[in-house]
Amino acid sequence: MTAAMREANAGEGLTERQGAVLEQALRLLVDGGEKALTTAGIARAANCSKESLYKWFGDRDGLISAMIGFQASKVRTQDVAARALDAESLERHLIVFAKDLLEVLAGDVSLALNRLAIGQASRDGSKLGHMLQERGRRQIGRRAAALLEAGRKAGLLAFDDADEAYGALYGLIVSDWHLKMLLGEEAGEMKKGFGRKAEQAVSAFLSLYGTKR
Amino acid sequence: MTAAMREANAGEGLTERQGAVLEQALRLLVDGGEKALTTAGIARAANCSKESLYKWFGDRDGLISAMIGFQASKVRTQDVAARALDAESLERHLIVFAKDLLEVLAGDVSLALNRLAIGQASRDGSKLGHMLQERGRRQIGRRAAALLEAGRKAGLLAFDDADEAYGALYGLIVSDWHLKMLLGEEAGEMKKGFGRKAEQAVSAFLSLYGTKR
DNA sequence: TGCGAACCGTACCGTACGGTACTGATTGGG
DNA sequence: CCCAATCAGTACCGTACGGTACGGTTCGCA
Repeated sequence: MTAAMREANAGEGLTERQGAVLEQALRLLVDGGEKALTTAGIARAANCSKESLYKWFGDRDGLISAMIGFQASKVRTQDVAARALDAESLERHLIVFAKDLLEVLAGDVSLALNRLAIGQASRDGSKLGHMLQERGRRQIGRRAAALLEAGRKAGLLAFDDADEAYGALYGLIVSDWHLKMLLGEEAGEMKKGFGRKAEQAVSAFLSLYGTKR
Repeated sequence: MTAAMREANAGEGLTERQGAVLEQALRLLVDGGEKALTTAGIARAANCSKESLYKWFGDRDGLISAMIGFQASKVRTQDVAARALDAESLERHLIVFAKDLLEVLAGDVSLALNRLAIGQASRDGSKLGHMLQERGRRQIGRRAAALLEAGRKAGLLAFDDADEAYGALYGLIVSDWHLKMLLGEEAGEMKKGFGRKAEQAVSAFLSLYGTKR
C-alpha cells in the first residue's frame, strides 16, 4: 500500500495517520474544551511533532477546520428509501428521525465542536460556524426535507412552505434542549427522556401538518 | 451623596462607577468576542486601573460573573397583568411575547454573553451557564408560564403539563434561529422576519393547545 | 489645612501559547 | 549500500495575557 493509495481514505484528503491525529485532537477538545486544544497538547497526545501538525494543517485554524471536516465525514446520514409510505410508517420514520436528531445534538463531539465554533464566531467571521452548518446541519436537514416531501406526495402531510414545516418540526423536537446542553447542563440525565420527547414532538407536528387529524 | 448611598443602585451591590466599567466590558465583549475581553483592554476602555478591577471583582471570572448579573439586572421583564383575558387578547399577548423573545435572543449583548458562557462551559463546570440560565432565561420563562396559566384558567388553553406546553411554544417560536445566530449568522437580515415568525408560531401553538379550534 | 482612602496609569513578573528551527532516527527506493 | 524524504522530540522565540506592586493624584472629611 503506497502513500498515494492511503490518501483520500477518510473521505477527505487525509492520511490515516492524519486522521488518527485529528481523532486525538477531538478527544482533547471533548475532554477539556477549547483551552485544552493546544498544538503542544495535540502533538503529545498523538505522538507526533508540532512541525508535522503545521506541515499538514497549516496553522491552528486549519487544524480545527480539518477536525470539523473529519468529524462530518464520519457521520453520514443514510437517506431512508421511503417508498410505500402510509400514516403509520410516516409517524415511525418521523419518530426515528426525532430520536436521531436528539442523539446527534447531545453527542460529546457535536457539543464540543459547536461550543468551539460558537466561541470563535466573533473573531473569525463565523467561518467555522458556516462550516459546521454546511457539513453537519444540512445533512440531517435534507433527510428531514425528503421525509416531509414524501409525506406530502403520499397525501399524509399538508404544507405550503417546506422550510416552515421543517422549522416547526425542529423546534418541537429540540425546543431549548440544545442550548441548555451547550451551556453545560448535564446531558446524562436528559437522554432518558429523548424517546418520550420525540414521540410528543412528532405527535404535535402531525396535529399541525397531518391530513389525518 | 456618600459612597454608601451610591451603593446598591443598579440592583446589585455595585457603584455606578463599577456599573460604567461593566458597561464598557460588555461593549468590548460584543465588539470583539471573548478574545477582546482582556483585563488590560477593559481598564483602558473604562479609564480605570487593573488594580481596581481586581479589587472590585476579584479576578477575571468574577468580573465576567458581574457582567452577567449586571446585564440581567437591566432587563427586568414586567409581568403583564392579564386579567379579563379573552381569545383575542391571549393571542395578542402571546404574539408580543414571541416577538420579545426573538428580540431578546437576537440582541448583541445576549448573543455575546451566551457565546462567552458556552465557550467556558467545558472548563468552569458550567457555572456561567447556570447563571445565565437562572438570571436570564428564568425571567422570561416565568412570564410565559404566567401567561399560559392565565389562558388555562380562562378556559382558552388546555394542557396537562405546563412545562411541556411552554417547551412547544418556545420551540415553535425559536426553532433553530438561536443556534444559527450564535454560530454567527448575520442577525440583521433575520430581524425583519420576526413579526411573521412570531405570528406563525403563536398560530401553531394555539392550534395545538387552544380550546377554540 | 492636613490626613487618609480610593484610584489611575504604568511598569513589572511568571506563564503559556502559536509558530519555527534543529537534530537524530526511521524508512523506502535505486 | 547509500541517499533522500519524512517525522518525532525538543529547544527556542516572540508575544500576550492574568495578576501584582508602586508612585502620583484626586477627593471626601475632620
